[in-house]
Amino acid sequence: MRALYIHADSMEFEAKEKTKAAEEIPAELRSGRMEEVLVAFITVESGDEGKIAQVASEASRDLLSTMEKVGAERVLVYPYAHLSGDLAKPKASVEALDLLTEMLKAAGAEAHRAPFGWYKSFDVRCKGHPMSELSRDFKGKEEKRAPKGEDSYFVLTPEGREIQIGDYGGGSECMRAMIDKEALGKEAPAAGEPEYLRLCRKFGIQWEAMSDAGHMCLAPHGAMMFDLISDYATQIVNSSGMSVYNVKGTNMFSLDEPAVKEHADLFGDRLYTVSTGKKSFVLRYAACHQQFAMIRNWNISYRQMPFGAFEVADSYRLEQSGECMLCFRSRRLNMPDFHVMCRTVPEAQEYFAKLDGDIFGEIEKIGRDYDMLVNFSSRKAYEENKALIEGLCRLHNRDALIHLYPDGINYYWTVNIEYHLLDQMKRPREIGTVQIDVGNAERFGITYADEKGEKRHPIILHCAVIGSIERYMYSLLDTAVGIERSGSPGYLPVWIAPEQVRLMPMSGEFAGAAAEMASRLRAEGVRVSVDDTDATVGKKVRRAKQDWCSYAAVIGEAEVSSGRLKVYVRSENRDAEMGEGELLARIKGETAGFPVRPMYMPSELSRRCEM
RNA sequence: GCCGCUGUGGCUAAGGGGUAUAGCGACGCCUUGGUAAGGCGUAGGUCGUGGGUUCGAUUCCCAUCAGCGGCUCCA
Repeated sequence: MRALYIHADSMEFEAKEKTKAAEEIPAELRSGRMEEVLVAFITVESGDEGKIAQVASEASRDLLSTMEKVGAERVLVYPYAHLSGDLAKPKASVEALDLLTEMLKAAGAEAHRAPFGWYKSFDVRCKGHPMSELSRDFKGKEEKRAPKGEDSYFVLTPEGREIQIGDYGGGSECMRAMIDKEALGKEAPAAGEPEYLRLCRKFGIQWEAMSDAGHMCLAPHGAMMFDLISDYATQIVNSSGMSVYNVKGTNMFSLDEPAVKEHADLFGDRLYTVSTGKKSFVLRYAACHQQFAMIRNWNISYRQMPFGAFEVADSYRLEQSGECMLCFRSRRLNMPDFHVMCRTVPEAQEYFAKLDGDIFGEIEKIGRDYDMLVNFSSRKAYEENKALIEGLCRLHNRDALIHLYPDGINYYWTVNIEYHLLDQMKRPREIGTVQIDVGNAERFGITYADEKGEKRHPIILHCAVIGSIERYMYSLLDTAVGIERSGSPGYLPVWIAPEQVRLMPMSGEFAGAAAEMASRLRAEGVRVSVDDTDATVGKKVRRAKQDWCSYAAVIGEAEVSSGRLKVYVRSENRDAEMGEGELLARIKGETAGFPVRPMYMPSELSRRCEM
């Protein structure tokens, strides 16, 4: 069902001529005029036929709330066949429109309905305020959450106290913002374009206009950052000390598979689907499908557990186009998805806590901090896991915002933590996450043999230690914006800086010396570029600074003869004198333990295209 | 998805009913330089796209696409 709402000062209509679908109506109802009215032009579509009650109910709820928002005194349900090319049969349409009108009346609204199936003339005077024209598309979905109870929020302290939101006065700035956003449903509006977008442009991170909305493309610097983060995410889980199986999956799964279909139904309307004409596929929204589909065929003994499976999975979610946000919410994202198969709930809790430590450790490495939003799928899940979360609160010495979902819904998870950081726009952003899954092992048929040789379903942990690759990148760029705001030049950690060293030969005479130094450093895994253009020294320095090179040094007579360099150190915004060996040692120190990749574009500036 | 704002050479922008301007960048010549822009010159645009109004539209109107902001959504 499609609808167009117009909040009107006045609306006047007259039925002129019958169409073949016209309903019989008494003459006095063929025309009408009303004022201060919300006119709802409505098209009933063929897809609505099997679920007229749901659609009408959804529409009536929305109409009532819109009436209240705009302050309309009455509502006119106006049959209007022109909002869709796929109309329901007239009988079903009339039924839906009548039902909708009755529902509105039953809720106490003054509701009217215009004749169906007539050519009507009308004269509507739209108020013209921002909410005066709205369009809607009602799908008549089943309510996902049975209205059995309400979501509830409170704060859990390290001492195990539960504090109601209204009584809670403490907490970090992030915690306050998170409470406002999650529990109270209000968010401070941020003005203007966020600054990290400027950095995205600098590093060649942008939307691909020739694709669907929400698809990113990465020029060489951005591509290199992406690959380094992906390497890093892989390295983290593989050096965790756990047994890890690295896999590579495909990104589409058939909806004919009951497990896939069931899982997809839970995911809801953000499914991204592909049809080949014969079959429908769902694009995976995380690595779950692939890893579960693989592991269900593995012959697993309790002796080998726990173990994890890992993939940086390209994942697809049909986000609302207006909701897409570069590096934060995209329709295609890359999830370093880690699933740990545990024997029991206590074991799952133990590893949950371990992953929590890894998650906090990683955000601290980039100089940031998290606050926790902990979701529980039921009161029972809360009781079972409260001690676990309380322990984490103590460990991190901070409160957690608790969200209890209403009881009675069969979620696959029992508890999950969303780790939020407060970005430069003062908005909480979820980056890392971990959850306990008690449902999917059974759904996908994953079993292990316990001590008695009996088949059991494992408890599965889901975890993104650094969040999606894109969101980790967001965290880095947001952190750089924070550095800029403190008055220093923004910079990236050296391990991920696209250009770690820029050498600037004074003139052609020193090009050879610079090239040799560059190749020595490069052999050590350092990304070095050489500004071998014929620009002046001042210009080269300016360019090196604009390019956010971590280190930059002019190579001229003095350097060649003394072997000492005057190196501009971006992170300190000053020049430091050092030899080539000291520069190398310094970079080695700063990048120790992080992945290494060579530059993704020509090192010599004279060979580079402008991008 | 909805509402609003924006859309001018590769980039950043100015302008405005009579087919357009600057800076950067590119290219060429000169300059061979010491830590954030050396000098001179050349090329490059059917003003997002499609319609409409007009003698004439890049400018006004409508539609459409894209970007940003807000809303909604975020199993």
